[in-house]
Amino acid sequence: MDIPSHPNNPATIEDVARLAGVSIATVSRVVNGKSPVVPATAQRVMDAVRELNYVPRAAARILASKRTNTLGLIVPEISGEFFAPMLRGIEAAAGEAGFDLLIHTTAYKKPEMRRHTLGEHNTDGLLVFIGSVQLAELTRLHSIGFPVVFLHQTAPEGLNIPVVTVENKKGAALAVEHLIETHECRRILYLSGPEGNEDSSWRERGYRLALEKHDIPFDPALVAPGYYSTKRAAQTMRELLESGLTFDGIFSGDDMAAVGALSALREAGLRVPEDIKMVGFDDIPLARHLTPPLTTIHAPTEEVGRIATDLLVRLIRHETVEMEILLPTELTIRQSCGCKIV
Amino acid sequence: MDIPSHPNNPATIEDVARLAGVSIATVSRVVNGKSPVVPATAQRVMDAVRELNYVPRAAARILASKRTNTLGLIVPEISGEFFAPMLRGIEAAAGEAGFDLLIHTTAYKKPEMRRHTLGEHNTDGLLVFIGSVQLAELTRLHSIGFPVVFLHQTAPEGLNIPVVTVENKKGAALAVEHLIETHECRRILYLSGPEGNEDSSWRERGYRLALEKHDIPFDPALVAPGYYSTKRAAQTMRELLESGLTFDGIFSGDDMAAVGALSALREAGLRVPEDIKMVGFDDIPLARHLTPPLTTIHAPTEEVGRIATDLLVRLIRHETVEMEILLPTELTIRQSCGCKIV
DNA sequence: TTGTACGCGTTATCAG
DNA sequence: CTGATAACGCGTACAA
Repeated sequence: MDIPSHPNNPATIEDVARLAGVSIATVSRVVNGKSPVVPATAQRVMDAVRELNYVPRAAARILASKRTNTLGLIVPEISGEFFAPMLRGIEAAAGEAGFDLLIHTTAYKKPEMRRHTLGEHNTDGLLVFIGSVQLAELTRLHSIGFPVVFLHQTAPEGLNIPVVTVENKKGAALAVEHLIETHECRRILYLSGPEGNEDSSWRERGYRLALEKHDIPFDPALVAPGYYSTKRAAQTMRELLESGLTFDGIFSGDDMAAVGALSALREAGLRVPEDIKMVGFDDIPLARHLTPPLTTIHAPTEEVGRIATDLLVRLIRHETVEMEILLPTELTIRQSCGCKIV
Repeated sequence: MDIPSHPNNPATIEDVARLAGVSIATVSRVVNGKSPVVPATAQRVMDAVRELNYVPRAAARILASKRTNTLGLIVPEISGEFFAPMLRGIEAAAGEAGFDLLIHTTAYKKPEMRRHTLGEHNTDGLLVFIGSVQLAELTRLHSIGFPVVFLHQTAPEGLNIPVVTVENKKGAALAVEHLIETHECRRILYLSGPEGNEDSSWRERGYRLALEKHDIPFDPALVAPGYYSTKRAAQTMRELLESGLTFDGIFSGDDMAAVGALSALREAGLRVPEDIKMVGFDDIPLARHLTPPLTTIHAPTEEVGRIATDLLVRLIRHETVEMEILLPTELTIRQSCGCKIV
């Protein structure tokens, strides 16, 4: 009896117009702050809005304006530690630009459910993380001029889609060189990412480059799959250890795999860094809290998200954008490599 | 010249109707599979759909049907390790029920940006994680009969909103009793969650209950804030250690804080479990990979997400639902408590 | 500066 | 089983 709320009939623009004694066009104007309105009437409208608790129906807005004001994000899965910072960057940038975010993860869904859930009918543009959208769908989107930006993946042949990623090769080389130069490692294991993962193949090139530079022959036996997964990397390490393979250093393709490797090494009674030196990649928030604290290549993951989002927004606004942005990586020394922290 | 795609004019229901030689009503029927249509004409429609690459505009659908087919999820932040499993459960359940998911995180946004982004105008129901929505907004939603389900938080006084959570108190008691009975701890530190966090206060009750049961007096000095944050828990531990407080066991309110505590303890030269025994809560995927592997209370986090989503969907369909679901927790013994693993 | 009227693409209702 | 046609709520030329 106190608050004039209309339980099952949310106020519409017409209700507001009536209460304020103006036309719906005027209401629309003050709500969207577009064309000028006399302050006095604007105030009346705002009062009416407040009193009726009016919130514009998003659907009607989209239908009328042909814009969704929503960005789509497609990722394989929200892989805990790595993804959180990136999402933070994306959300922040999207919010600041006035866009909502529709997130779609492909890994949890059956293949037949993955089609068409995000596209031109419900978003103004798409952020696509490495390996999560079919080529056919991408080609279609591209052919209708739909804005797309890639995260950590360069565009397929023929599609000129902007990409934002990090200096994978350089970072990897940095990591491996540190192991070689400072800690005198000679047999360095590389824990790769999933099959065909682009980040991983760049990181492997960096690994090989560093080897070459120091005249260490490349040994294929020293490349093993870590899958960017703690669990699977641990499994791989167990098998490797059992096989009798010898190595004095590990460059893990990402920090999550490093966690698994650390775990398997400990189980086997091997000490890091005394027996085996290790360097990771990404610098997830957890890295500094591992035992030992993980020396790793810092990647500006939050920045990647933020910048990619900015790019997408500019694409949507028909501004010109860079086609490729490479963010710098750098070596962050902690203890797993054998360096002493004072 | 080969594929009949209309670059900038996505096909509408009318285009399909025209090509198939039927009315738009029939197209709608076929697309939505509602009322029966003669197989022959249905086939013609489907062919037309495929040929024109027709996808119904979500906005138009929502506007006409008054249903969004979207679930809203509001969380403070996507806190890496803990949240990933819950999200997996939510996404799976939402997908199976045919709903999209709109995710909104409050922690990354300025307070004034947090209002009204998710509500009755763009979702059919809301999943609200502990402490992320203002009471006023909740009251409003409740007053208009909008479906809401709480995750890890009971409803405020007067709002009968269903809640799904885990056996916090029982789990906490289990953890502390293990420390007391099996490992003879007498001075057990409790690392609490954020101020006012409901999970945390239940866990503290479990902690106290276990103490009481074994005639150990409660010492307020042994309750310190871990904030459910690795970083902040580490900071707290450093301060505690410096202050000279003594304790022989730690019950960490959640595993993320346990990671931080472990880290600070190591820095200080203290060994776990030799010098200090530790038990966590949640059993995040990482727990088994810590050094030492973390003994913790397993909480079925993915199940919580799944069940809460089911509940919400049933609420939306006007079915009756349980008002409170408590999922069981259990002690998962690894090594941080001092147990020897064979 | 403000109001009128139309269009956005679907769903739902009601005849046929 | 199928076809007209009226909502759905808002943005926006265009007119006043």
